[in-house]
Amino acid sequence: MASIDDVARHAGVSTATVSRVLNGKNTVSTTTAEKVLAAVNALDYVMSSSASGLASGRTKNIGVVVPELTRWYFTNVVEGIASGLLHHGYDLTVYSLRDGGSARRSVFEQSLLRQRVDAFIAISQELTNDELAKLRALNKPLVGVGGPLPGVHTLSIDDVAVSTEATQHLINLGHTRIAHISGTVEFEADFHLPTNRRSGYEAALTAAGIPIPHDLQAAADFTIPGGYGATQQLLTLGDRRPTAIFVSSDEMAIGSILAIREAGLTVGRDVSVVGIDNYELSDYFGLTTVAQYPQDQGRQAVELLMNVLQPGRPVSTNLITPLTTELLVRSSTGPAPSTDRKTRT
Amino acid sequence: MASIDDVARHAGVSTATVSRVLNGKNTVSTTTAEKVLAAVNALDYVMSSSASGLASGRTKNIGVVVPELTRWYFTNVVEGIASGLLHHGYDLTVYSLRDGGSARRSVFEQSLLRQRVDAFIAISQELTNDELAKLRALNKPLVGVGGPLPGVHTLSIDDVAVSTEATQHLINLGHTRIAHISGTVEFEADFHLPTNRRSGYEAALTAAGIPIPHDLQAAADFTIPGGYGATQQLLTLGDRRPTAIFVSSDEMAIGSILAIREAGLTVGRDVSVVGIDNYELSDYFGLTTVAQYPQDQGRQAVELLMNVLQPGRPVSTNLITPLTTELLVRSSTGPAPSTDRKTRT
DNA sequence: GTGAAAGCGCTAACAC
DNA sequence: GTGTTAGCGCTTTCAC
Repeated sequence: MASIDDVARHAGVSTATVSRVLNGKNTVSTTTAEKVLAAVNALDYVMSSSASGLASGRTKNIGVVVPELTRWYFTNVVEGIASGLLHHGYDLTVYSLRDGGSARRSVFEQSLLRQRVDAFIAISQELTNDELAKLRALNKPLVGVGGPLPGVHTLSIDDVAVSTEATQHLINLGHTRIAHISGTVEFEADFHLPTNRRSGYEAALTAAGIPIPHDLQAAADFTIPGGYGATQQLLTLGDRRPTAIFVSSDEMAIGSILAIREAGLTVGRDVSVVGIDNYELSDYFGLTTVAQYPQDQGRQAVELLMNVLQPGRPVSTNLITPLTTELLVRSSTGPAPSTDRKTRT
Repeated sequence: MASIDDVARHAGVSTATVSRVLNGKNTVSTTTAEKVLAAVNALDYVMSSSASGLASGRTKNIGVVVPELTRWYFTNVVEGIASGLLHHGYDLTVYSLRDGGSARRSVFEQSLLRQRVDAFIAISQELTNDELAKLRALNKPLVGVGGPLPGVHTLSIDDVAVSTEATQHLINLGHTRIAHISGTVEFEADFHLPTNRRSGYEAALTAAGIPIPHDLQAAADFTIPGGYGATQQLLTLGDRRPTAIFVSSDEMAIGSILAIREAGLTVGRDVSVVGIDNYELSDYFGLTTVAQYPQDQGRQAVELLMNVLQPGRPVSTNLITPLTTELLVRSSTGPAPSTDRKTRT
């Protein structure tokens, strides 16, 4: 493993010059730089991140704190981050909190403090004041993805607006008996996502003068089986069943579709379904949804960090960056059945 | 950010002693060790990984090279690795090859060489000889998960045996017209997984004296929609359609189930389906499958590495560690329809 | 059982 | 535009 001294010797320059070339300082003459680069190639030299990190205080490594790695949203954000960082020559160290309590403590009290990274990205993770304080004490840039962290620059979709849009789509199609499947309370920890999405739903109904149907509310755990079960409940209402359902996530919405099919009804005709996400299977199931783009969100988070990390780049001052979403209308939503539905059933 | 000197001063000892305590060298008296630990707590000291890494050559960080982060198998292996490493006080740096060509090159020629990690885990990744040589040149331990790498200790299920078991299950139920949906050729790069699983299928048929039905072969891309499409093809055969399908992965098998349902047939009665994996939705769909346990595989890979990394731990000598699998019989498989099926249809 | 001191391989003043 | 040199914060001989 060649060291910077080997390169310097091989190129006939000082180590300082080698360092300057490798760090892109443009105070080196083109000819010298070429000699250095030639030596670097000849020796297959790659600098030691430990040595560089110790001397400069910069590790060229970013830490990502994520609730778990196996859900669609999280993995896609992480994949986007990985892709973004690679472009900037940064590495990615992942801290999964999946194991819960003691693991979480060991991450916040040990791992994160090892000065292994230059900055952090926290994904969909409501942090305790104590944890936030620990992160801040490190005095390293921190950006959030997926929900607002107090005092932290965050990328987030507007959950309320997105839910209003989805519900409004159903209202526009003439639906009035619109059910809602939200997340169960344990997901409140993720930035009150269930509550925010319910608020958007209620706002749309209220604005349209439609009373909120309290008999048409259900909740599940953001999985396909969960959405399936919740929908089965809603379908037991017989004639009083909804003609449309706004579901808080696409995975649950796919569960709804499966339940509706199984009940012998036609999705998009007897019962319309709209979700949020544009999950990987949503297109396949013809699910109308408000799409969000987690991989782009990850890439954007990286750009945000690079702006902070690389002096000279513009730093935006507002703490919340709204993210792109888009209503994708597919076959799972259609006009409300005509009022003679009861007799047809 | 307290340094080791601060701790040493606070405890009234030398930095060498602090280092010894923190690294678990048992050449320090209990009383001194306690003083040191007290100082560490008082100052909230956590050592700098760069400094420690530079001085010792050990980073307490493991690199994972993964084809992408968004597929069930990969994310679960990575989650298992993360969990295992956390227990050992190691961090996890992820290198996703998802972006393809140039990204892959930059990973192998730059990122991996930065001496940021003590060892590597390569997941389901057939490496070129060049890449393998680069990794070996680093002289760092390397273990593979998901397929055999030449000369590398690898954790792998026996794809042939597992496929034979799945097919045998169908044969035992009396099926003889058994179709196979395999992976398309582009997945051959993952250790010839399509070929191996097909071999197991053919071996089971041959052993049972059943000729291989060449009209009942299809291939797809390991996704639900892919399996759905392949199955639709198989069902166009009318009376000559299969009574059972062995599908190379659960995701595709779920696509099969959806296609069979949509054709108005009953899964497990008209057509049986068996897959491989025990994907997160397999239970929900009642899919019979040969389960594998990617999170455990990740944890096992970590233990293997720790044995190599921490001298004194036993190092196993055989290069391939077979992994646990288990046939889970659910409702998607049932006895072959009686031969009057044609008339019933 | 403990301390002194020489690095580990870089970076960043500071000189020239 | 380039070289000299003093650290960065640890680990690890080598003494004692």
